[in-house]
Amino acid sequence: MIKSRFSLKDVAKEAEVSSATVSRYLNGTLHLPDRTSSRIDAAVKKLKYYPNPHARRLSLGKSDMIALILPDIANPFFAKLAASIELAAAHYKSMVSLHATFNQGARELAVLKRAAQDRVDGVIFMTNRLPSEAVAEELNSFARVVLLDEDVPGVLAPRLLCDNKLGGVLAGRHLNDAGHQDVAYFGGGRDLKSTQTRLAGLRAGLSKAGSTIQEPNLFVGEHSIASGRKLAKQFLEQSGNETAIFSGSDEITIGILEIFKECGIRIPSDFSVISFDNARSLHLFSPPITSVRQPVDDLGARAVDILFSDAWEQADYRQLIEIMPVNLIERSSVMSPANNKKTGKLLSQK
Amino acid sequence: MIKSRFSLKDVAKEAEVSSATVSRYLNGTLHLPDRTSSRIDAAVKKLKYYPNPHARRLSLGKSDMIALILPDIANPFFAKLAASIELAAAHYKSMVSLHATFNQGARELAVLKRAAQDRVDGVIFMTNRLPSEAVAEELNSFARVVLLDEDVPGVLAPRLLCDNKLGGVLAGRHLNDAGHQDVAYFGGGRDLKSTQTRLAGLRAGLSKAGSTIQEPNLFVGEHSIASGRKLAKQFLEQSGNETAIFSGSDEITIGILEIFKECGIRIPSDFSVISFDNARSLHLFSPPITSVRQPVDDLGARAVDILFSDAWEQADYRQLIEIMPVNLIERSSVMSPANNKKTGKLLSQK
DNA sequence: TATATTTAGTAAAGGGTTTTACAAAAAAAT
DNA sequence: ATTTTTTTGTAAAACCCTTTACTAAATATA
Repeated sequence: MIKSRFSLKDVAKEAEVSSATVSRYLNGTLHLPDRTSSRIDAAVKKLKYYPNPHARRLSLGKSDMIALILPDIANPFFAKLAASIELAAAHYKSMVSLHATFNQGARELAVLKRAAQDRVDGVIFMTNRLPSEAVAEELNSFARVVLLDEDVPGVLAPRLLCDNKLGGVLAGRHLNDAGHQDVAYFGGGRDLKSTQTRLAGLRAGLSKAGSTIQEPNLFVGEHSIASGRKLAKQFLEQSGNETAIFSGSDEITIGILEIFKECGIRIPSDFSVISFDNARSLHLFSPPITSVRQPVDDLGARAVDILFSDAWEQADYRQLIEIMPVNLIERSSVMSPANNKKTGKLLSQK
Repeated sequence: MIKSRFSLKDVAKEAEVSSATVSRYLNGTLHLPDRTSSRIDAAVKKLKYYPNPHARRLSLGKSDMIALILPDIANPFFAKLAASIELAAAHYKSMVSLHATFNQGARELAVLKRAAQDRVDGVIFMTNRLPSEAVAEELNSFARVVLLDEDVPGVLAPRLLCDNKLGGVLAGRHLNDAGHQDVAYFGGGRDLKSTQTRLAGLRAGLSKAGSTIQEPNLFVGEHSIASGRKLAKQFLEQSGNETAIFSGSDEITIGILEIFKECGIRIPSDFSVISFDNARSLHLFSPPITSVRQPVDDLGARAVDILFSDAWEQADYRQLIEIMPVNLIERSSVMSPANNKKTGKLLSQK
């Protein structure tokens, strides 16, 4: 059942050459006349030889593997990213090992330590929270890291982000066009760069030239359904004059939708909603949810390209910041607040 | 920046013992008096020593890694499974490498070959299609494999499946209770064991004691949104007397929903629909989709337990078949066909 | 005191590859 | 015919850990 494995030595013996010769020939660093190479080819075929990867990695000091570190693979946004990353990595003949951190600092650290010990060829790091100093430090100890989708301050590594500013602008403008002035932002961590940038974008998008607008009211938790629910409850209790919500992720949006549904609050008639990510099947939701779309496929593929780039020699490569465009997908969760019916309902439910 | 690595030898020198001593002490196979062990501890700490995993794996002939092979990690069902698998594997201090096959036989084979060469400690294999002989053969070459969620004939390995029969029965009964007699089954591959079993269940669930029922009309493609769309189009063109659809996966369901939406066909008033998996946020769909739920978390965790079980010594362990229960989550996509309004619509759209 | 047992520790083999530095044989150049 | 160059290879070290089989010293037993 289990294949008995042959080693280089066996092939060498079979082909009547030294094992160094076989190794070098197979790796293309030694040119041989046909009569010799064909003997080796035959031996390889006969013995079904392939190099022992552990020995190979020990000798070479590399692992043909990259570590993919993310908060939760069950989150569709990260799952999609993982899909494109794995596909791209396969092109580089690299495997990818999966590590979910569940947004816990301790896990982030543990997983990074493990990856370092495993001598992975590189790591793609994603987080949903502001990582601790220790995490940043650990990240700095790798030869190659790319920070994907969320910035981590204090790390000297290339960053690949989506255009959060633009995302905010797009959402803000769309909301403003529909007549909204007072919008709530539901985000995942006040200290996250993405949150701040989107918020800045939102402000810009909301304000018509010259006019000042109502500062968006912030509700921050984390990018999870549970947090979205909590935030939605908070929001309903505080009940300002907001007529629309800009949600920082599909996960939060789900939470909002669940609570609103439970409370009988309707979208978009009570509140307009715009989501961020577009990783879920929002087009089939009730109502279909307008969303800023992140280009997950491009993001994943590009992250891998950056990781395997030759440019790492260059001193400033670690300073690289790439921003990928987002776009707004209009569906049916935004309408003019003129038709807003929430006041009565909200009051009645309090 | 990059840590200079210390080896066992360095620690040994520092602690003034032999490297064998350090190795054995660290691995707990050698008891030492305090004066010695404390020297070693100190040296380890001072040099920040940890074993080189490549050397370790070479020596031990194992990899601390399992290969997770699945059709597509972007599919939420598999993503959830992957999440629970990764979590469970972490308990065994095992990493998991991710391999998407995109349901292509060639990829399945290539990925398995790669895993074999990588000498992984085990593989968890999932597929959406009937794999070729070659795949089955390759699977048989591993010391440890578990077949998850879908059977692969001809493989001698433990299987962990959900109760497809029960799933069919639950759906059939629910549909029948609502008054449906004539239902279409949208499945992913006629030759898949899961398809056949669910179908058998559906028949059983549909038929009241003694009475014979209309044989379900089959629409088979694969478990993907694209296929769901195609099947839905086919279904609309053939337009039998079916009043309900039992869909074999959320992916197919999405396809159906998209097409129906595009064609203005309404659920459940035109057709009732039951999905399978419940991996997506069907509760927020329009309408919320009734679905058979697979216990993904349990499935994933249990698969890992099976993989790391001690029972592999036992001759018959590879015959193991475990079935996990499913349950029906009732939402709003099923109603009595009495209220069915489709005929006119369907005709008008033809 | 002499022998048996336990404690404390080590040498060396094995796991399998890559790579550097070098050598012998053959071919080409002078 | 000799020297130079090219071709065709090889020996050996390095990568680093684990484990088996064994020894020397200390302690216990008779």
